[in-house]
Amino acid sequence: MKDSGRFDPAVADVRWQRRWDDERCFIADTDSGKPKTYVLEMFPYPSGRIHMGHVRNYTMGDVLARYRRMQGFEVLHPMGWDAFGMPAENAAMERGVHPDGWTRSNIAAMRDQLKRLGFALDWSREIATCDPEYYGHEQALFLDLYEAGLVYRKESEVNWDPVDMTVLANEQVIDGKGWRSGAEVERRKLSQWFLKITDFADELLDGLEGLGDWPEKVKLMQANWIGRSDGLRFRFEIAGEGAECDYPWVKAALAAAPEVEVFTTRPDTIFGASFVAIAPDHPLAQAVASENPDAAAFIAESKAGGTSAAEIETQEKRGFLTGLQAVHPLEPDWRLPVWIANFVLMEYGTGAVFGVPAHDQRDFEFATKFDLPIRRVVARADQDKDTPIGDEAEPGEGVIVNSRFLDGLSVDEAQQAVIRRAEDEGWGTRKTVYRLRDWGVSRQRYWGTPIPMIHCERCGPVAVPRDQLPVLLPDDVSFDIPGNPLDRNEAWRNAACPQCGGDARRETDTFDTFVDSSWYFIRFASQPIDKPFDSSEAEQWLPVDQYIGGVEHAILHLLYARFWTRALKRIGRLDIDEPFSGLFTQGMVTHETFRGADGRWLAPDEVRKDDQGNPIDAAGVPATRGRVEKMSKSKRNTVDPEPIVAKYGADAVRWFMLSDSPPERDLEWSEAGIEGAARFVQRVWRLASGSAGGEGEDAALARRVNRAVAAVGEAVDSLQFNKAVAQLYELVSAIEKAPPSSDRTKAVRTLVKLVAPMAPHLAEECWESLGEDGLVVTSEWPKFDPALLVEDEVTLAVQINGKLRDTLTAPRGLDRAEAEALALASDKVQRQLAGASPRKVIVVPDRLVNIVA
RNA sequence: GCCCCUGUGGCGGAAUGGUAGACGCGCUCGACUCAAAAUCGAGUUCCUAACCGGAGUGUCCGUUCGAGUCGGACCAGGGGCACCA
Repeated sequence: MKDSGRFDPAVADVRWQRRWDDERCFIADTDSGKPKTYVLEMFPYPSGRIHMGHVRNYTMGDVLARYRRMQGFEVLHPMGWDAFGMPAENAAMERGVHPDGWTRSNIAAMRDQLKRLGFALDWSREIATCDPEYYGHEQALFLDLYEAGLVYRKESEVNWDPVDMTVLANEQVIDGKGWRSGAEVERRKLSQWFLKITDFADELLDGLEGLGDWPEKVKLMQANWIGRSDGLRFRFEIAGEGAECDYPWVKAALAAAPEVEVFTTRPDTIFGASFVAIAPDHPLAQAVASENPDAAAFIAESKAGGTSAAEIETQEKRGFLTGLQAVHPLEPDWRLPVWIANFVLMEYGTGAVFGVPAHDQRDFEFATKFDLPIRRVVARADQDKDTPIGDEAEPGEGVIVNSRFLDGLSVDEAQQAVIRRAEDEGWGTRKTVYRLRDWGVSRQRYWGTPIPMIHCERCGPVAVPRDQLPVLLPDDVSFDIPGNPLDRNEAWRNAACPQCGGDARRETDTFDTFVDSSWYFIRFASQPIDKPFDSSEAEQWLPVDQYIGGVEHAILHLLYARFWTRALKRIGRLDIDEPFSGLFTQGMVTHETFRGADGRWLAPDEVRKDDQGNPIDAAGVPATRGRVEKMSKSKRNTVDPEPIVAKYGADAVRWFMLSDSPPERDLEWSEAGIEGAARFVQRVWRLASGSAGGEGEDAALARRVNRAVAAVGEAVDSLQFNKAVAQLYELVSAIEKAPPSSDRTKAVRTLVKLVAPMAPHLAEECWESLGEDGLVVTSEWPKFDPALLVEDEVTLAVQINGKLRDTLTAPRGLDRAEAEALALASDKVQRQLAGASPRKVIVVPDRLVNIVA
């Protein structure tokens, strides 16, 4: 290595990785007595190859883990595999491979790729969620929650492909059609298992306040997702007299329920109501449909399309007039028509709303379309009760008008007045509702954790007895027909009822993979054979001090994991409130997408540019340039780091991923710049290997090093790796320029330590070359002297009217008058002022003087 | 449609309301070399031949002695929307 004078990663990387392994450097010892810290990156789905997003994510975590270890912490930094999921079944269907074999070989390949990058991981704790040793414990935890009453069964809608006769994931619904069959997707109800996350809505919302080390935007998104809102829940009676009552469907509805309950967050606008709208699934709508074929047809039509909110909410707003008349609770003679509307959701509130077109945009559009009255009941200061409503609704603040006893009140006052009156008169109550819905965990798929329940015709659903866990996935399954192979596997499906011993059948649904990822961080901390985790051992490591992963998980995964942790606490299994005390959401690594002429996604290495720079495929056929999106297997826009690691070495790739782009920001992948990282690696190596020695002090360099130690530490602590990198570049330049001295020799040694978390192989090689004992990984992070951070000369900016006119060097600590005098003495200032005297002078000590002329 | 975020040189980006463009990439010129690679040095926002100066952080408006930073409106891009993970 020293022969060539160059650092050779092909040799060094392997060498040091083996050494770290041999010395068990990264095995976390629960009993070491050192202060503990838990650094965790979101575990990957084993899609086959790692991509640049993984490299970025795991490099960040690795830098922090190595830095903390050098600071003297006992660090838990584990890795595993979120191994269940749809792609394995897709591979099975497309290529006839078994999901298990496919997944295992992917894990093996990706583990090798991660090891090649030299991450400081405790591989002794590796887990894959598809291991029975993992999912069996998950089944046990589910039964714990079931016994605690936190699990129930209810009907819920899924995307149904009527041709393939199978349930589709939202991702498999493209423009309302099944991805394979191309058939129009329908919404169909299925009985499924739910976890009562709504029981924890308040806790999960209030708990956000204690999460000081979480990004504000994530907390905001979670709060909005939980969506607590206060309002009034009240009943409209359905009028029992009038011509409409002779309609058979109105009779049927009246027989089913003579009233409809609604929820509103705007009770103040109650006199602006022009209609009542109910969900197609509402019992009243169902009753109407039983006697009215048109209503039935409308409801059936509204079931077309997928279940995703994006799809439902962008659908055209449609309504069906039922003929039912709702009685206004404050004006007994006032009747509101009842509509069935496709935009009202049964899942939120009561599945019924009253429409106030003047002050709600959706109601406004509905009223405009169906020619319903638009009545102002809130007026801003520049409006009165007769100001017409313009082209859109006015949802804002103001004074109540056209509203009897509410006139003149503010929105807030009116809300309280209406709620009080409703409660006094007994037709409504104050109510808090949540946007958050319970968590449906049933998936009609094979490659997941079997739900440990047995359905018995006599006893109903019965839990699988603990001594029969784990419920193993059967191996003998085929994927030649669409649908869940567990359903067709008679031998596996048939079971005796644990309660009555009679014939029964296993639950063939498996868990949502978010269940698997809701507790893996606990299993990392403690992995006994006979139970999911040991509470006291897990509590020694938890909560995770720093969790790092993509922003795309800002809501679902993080909320489910928070819920699971709190549920475990409630049932007395784990005394932890929040699973992740620190969270960092890294930006995504994005890349261009391309589609070939046949519409299939093309991988980046399948696309070339023609003479005009237009994309063409390997055969020269023009390709379409798609959007720049996060790297994902499905869009085929991933970039495999392996050839780049092979060419430049692990450290250059790690360094490059940390440079330049702020870690929270999205990064559009480009290879331009990796050369610079490789060059930096060699620069550091030259400093360390060609170390000239030297005598005497270099106080200026020592100060410079001191400043770098402070700045790099601060940057890494706050995960601003790009700033740490810039600091290190500056430090290297400074050392290179400094003449030999004892301070320079020390500076090189400090530099190697500072670089170690980011470029660990290089650092070890340098450390050895400097003749130091032991490993850099286990050496101590350098300290700095805060007193040396203060410079005694400062540069003063001199502005006139806020524009920079001069800069002056001045001793630190000038008072205002001195600074002002100095600034006014400047030639450039005098020339600009041209004899005029300043009207005002603003002095920011040691920074700037602004002369207002 | 709803919620959240982002927007600064040719590129990635830096900048507690106080000198916009640190640092890196790229490019240009120079040194070293027979030559190249590597390395080292200088330069590099735009306009103006140059100086002086002027403009400039997606757009418009505002707050302020002073705005990339704070507020409002808008435009563009990205993420999430409960069965992708």
